[in-house]
Amino acid sequence: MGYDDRRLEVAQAAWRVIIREGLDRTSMRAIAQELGSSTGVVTHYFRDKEELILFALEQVVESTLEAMRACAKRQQGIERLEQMIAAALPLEDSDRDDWKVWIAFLGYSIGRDRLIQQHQKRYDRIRQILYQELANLQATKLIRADLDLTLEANALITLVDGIGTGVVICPEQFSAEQQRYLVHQHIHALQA
Amino acid sequence: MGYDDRRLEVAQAAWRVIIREGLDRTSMRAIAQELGSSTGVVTHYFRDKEELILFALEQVVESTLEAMRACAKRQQGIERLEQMIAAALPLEDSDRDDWKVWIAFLGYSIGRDRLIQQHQKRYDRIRQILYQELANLQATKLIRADLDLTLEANALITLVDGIGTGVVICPEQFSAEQQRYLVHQHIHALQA
DNA sequence: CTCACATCATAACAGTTGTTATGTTATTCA
DNA sequence: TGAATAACATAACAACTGTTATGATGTGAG
Repeated sequence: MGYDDRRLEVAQAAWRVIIREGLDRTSMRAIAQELGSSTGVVTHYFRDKEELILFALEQVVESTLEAMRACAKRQQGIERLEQMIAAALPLEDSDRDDWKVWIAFLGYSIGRDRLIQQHQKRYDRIRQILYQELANLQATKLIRADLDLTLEANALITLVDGIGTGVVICPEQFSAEQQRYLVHQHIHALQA
Repeated sequence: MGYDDRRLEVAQAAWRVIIREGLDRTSMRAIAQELGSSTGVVTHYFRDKEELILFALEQVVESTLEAMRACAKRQQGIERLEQMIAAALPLEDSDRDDWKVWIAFLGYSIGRDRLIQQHQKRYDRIRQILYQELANLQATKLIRADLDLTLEANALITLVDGIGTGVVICPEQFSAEQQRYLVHQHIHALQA
């Protein structure tokens, strides 16, 4: 097992503690205990706590983006956009943990300008991906020509964000079918 | 100045620290300093830190619900629903602080089941209010008859939540007009 | 073998945390 | 006036925090 693998294990331990105990209770010692070792391991693979926390979040973000890209390759047209959005949703119970980490980190970022700026960059990336997708659909006349694509990309982000937080708080209110319905309803309104 | 007024002042001091420093850095001492007094004041008016934090959040929630109710009395029909939703949005810069507290608290609740349950109750209240509103509109045939009102109430909540978090992270991406447009677009799709 | 380095454990550091107890001062009321 | 209570200050408490230094163990290369 190489360096990067071990480093990932530490991050995953942190990941589990965040979900179970909350981000502000995720101490170096708690992570080490979750990993079944001492804090020496944690400090060996990460300079700071900040570096560790940031890395753990980045894993979540990248895996979701990867899932979106995977959908993009398998589908076409309106269907493709719909599946890409769906890939970011907590459709299954296991996906909910990713959203817990995301929301925990979002709240943690309030009052920390550096973290907020990093979030902005993440949103920029997603917005760009969605913009591209919408531009393709508009070029092929599958969605209305009068749409402000940047605005609509933001609208899709808010849709995903809203559903994500909704599911974390009230899971019983958002079944997978209901989530899909909300996305379908939204995208349907964009069609030409 | 009475007891409740002073108690509110303490909560507002906490409120400011949360926005400026973040919820996990909002210590008793930081609140006292923000208030310009000692921690004796804080402990005098609040049993716990938890009681204080919860009270501060409740102020935000109640003021938003009050703003929604105020809109409900001044308007009618579809316009009324639209204004009620708008009342919960961070249309002006000053409203953003409320959303910062809300999001900070949301993230803080991850891993704390008791807080999550309280959030569920808050969502239940809002969902009920919106359900009532939607039921009225459906009875007067202003929105489609085939709509699942509970689902649509949830959809409105996700819309507001999504915009709120979007504004906190990327304020420049969501002007007041754009926020109103998103709400208008969403509600328009419900019309009969 | 041996030296270097990666991996991890242990312990100590100074700082911060919420809570509590004990003061001190002001206000109210009989 | 005096006694009681509200309103605050101060200080101490143990528990916990991230960080750092130092030591131990293994492992692989020359």
